[in-house]
Amino acid sequence: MGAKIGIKEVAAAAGVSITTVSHALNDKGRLPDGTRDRVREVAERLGYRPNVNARNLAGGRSGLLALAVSQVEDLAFQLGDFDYFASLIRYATTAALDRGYALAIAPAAEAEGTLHKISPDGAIVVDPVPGDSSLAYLRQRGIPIVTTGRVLDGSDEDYWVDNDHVAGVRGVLDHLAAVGAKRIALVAPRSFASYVVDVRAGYSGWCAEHGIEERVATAPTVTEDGGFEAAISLLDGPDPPDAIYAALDRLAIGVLLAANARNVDVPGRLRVAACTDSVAAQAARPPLTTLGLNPERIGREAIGMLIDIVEGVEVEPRHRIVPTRVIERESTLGGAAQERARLDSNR
Amino acid sequence: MGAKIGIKEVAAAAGVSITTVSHALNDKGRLPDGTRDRVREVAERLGYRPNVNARNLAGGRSGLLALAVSQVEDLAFQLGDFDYFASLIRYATTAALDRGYALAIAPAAEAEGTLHKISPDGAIVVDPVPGDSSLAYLRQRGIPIVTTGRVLDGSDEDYWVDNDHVAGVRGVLDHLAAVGAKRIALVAPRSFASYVVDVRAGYSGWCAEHGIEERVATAPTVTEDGGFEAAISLLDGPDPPDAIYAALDRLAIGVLLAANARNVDVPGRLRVAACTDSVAAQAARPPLTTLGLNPERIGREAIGMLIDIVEGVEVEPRHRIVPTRVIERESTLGGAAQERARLDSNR
DNA sequence: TTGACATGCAAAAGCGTTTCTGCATAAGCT
DNA sequence: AGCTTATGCAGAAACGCTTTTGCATGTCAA
Repeated sequence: MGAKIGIKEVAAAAGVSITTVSHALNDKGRLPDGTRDRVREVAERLGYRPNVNARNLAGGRSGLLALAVSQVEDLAFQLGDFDYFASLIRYATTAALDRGYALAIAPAAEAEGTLHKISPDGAIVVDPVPGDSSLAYLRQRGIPIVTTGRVLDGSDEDYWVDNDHVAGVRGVLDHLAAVGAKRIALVAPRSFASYVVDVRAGYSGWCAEHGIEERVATAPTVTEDGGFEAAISLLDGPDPPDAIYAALDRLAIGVLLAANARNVDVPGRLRVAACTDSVAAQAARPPLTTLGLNPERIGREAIGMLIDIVEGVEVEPRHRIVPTRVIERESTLGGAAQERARLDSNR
Repeated sequence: MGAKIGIKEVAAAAGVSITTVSHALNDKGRLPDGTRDRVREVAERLGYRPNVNARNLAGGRSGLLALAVSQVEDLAFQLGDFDYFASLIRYATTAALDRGYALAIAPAAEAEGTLHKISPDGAIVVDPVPGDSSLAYLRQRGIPIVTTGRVLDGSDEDYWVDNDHVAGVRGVLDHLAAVGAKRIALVAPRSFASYVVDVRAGYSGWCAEHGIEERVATAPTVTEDGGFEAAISLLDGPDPPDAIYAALDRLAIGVLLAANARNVDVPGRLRVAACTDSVAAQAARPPLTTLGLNPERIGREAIGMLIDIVEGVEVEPRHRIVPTRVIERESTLGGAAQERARLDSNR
């Protein structure tokens, strides 16, 4: 009973040839539905799992997918620095493995080299920036691409999945307005990743609609210090804001530090919200209200699409938008809630 | 020039058979060093990369390695919750890929199921606990195992790599003593993972040597709330400590919150240090002094050993200990350093 | 009836490695 | 000199699957 069961065993059990089994399982060849179903049932019953290596070898694929993060010169950061990416990677890895592919993470610094070395069957590019070199490389080699976040100068032919940042910003701004904020500022990095553009555009649109003056501070980096600097410039300026929305969780933590440095009470005198939930955002003092993204689903969908493309399956639609949700915490909520309460509810 | 070059091409270029190429490249068979070197050189020149799938297929392996985190019933947590694990996973993945293996992360909740499903060639078990079920499963199936952290009831035959916690605790305690702490407490989780045992033992030993009374608080969970509770019990007790060493970064953040809740100045009245450096520890207020581990090296070494075992290479020694280092930050250092200074040096 | 064509399936040829077996030739012994 | 053993290498099978090709049938129109 413990014997390895391969396609041969399934064929024998179903009383057909291995060709037929392969065809039945992969929706190829000419087979009546009866045979197809019967074979599938037998395979299922026997717990047949195709050998991934044999499959890839015969199929002429490498069985490798790559994940690269798009990079602008000076905005360098480590992939794992952000919970969002860590999560995305984790789920993408699992999703790929489930379908018999391995996911290789291309270190940002040497993305192209890695891509060349492993020659993947397909690639995910995270937060692509127009003119990104890995993107160019992949296109030139004809390697299928799915991006998470759109390529701004891309075409309708592109495959991508994206967070619904447009709706997300509005959700956060509405929340801030609802808790009484009147002078809401935005802290965002430079960069032409689509999410930054979306956030900036969403903010501008919302301000225009609500007749609120725009206050935008550009963060010089994407980590805490960048948020700190941007926030200081806002707080020290004339007519400082009573709320700040930071486009990244770590920027928001920097904002919190800046508020502390200037003795500005949060949320009393300044409300702070961030895009992307994370452990750090939850653990911050006070805990940060965030726009919760869904890296798990982004990762899964991107991998799903990519593998379909690699295997020649029709992919429709080519674009997927994943909803977000506002997670309200103390940094924007009225009274200074009790630390204990938060901790208790955390159990 | 662009043609795919396989073992056949190398054989042709070197004027030998493919058998010889395979033998030369894998240190098998009977070949004079001359031939071996010549073949290798040709392979190198041609940029030959063996096809991973063909290799695994022929070798009868799956090409998959699994990574599971050992788990005690109630100490459940998400893998990615800790920077240490995230880092470990990242580097392990890369190291595996470099040698033609894919690393599957087994979700803690369903580790056994995953292991069964993918039937890996070998497995890494992180922080094994005596009696862990994945461990039992792997042993019973005869799947090679390398653990990061030792199995307490294990044997000398076990393969493991571990952080040098014994030296690490001493380093931190020495540091705390050096900055003036007299009543140093330990906050550690329950659990029989070797690092917890090491930390507790190291602490006891150090206290005995220095004639300091032991103050140990056991954290009910491994996250912030656990640290909070443990710290509160210490701070509210008779003769509260003037320094706390927390065995995990997130526990330490809980300790910080507790100090804040009790209006105890850090580092003025209480010095706080943690094991494991992380982004959260750096971003904490005040930034935490930590014992920096080396997940990158742990991951690499573990994978290296594991693949050697899988491929039948002699592995010596079976145990590897990776050094740690104390990273001094404000939470234990004298004057309240300037936030600005920290941020500036962060650039 | 008889060819033309569709249908249902099997045989067999790969895919790129590893490894077992075997055959020369060279070297060492009596 | 003749026999055994060691050495250097090549041929070919095997790994488990996909896919191309081809062979029987059965169906339909002429």
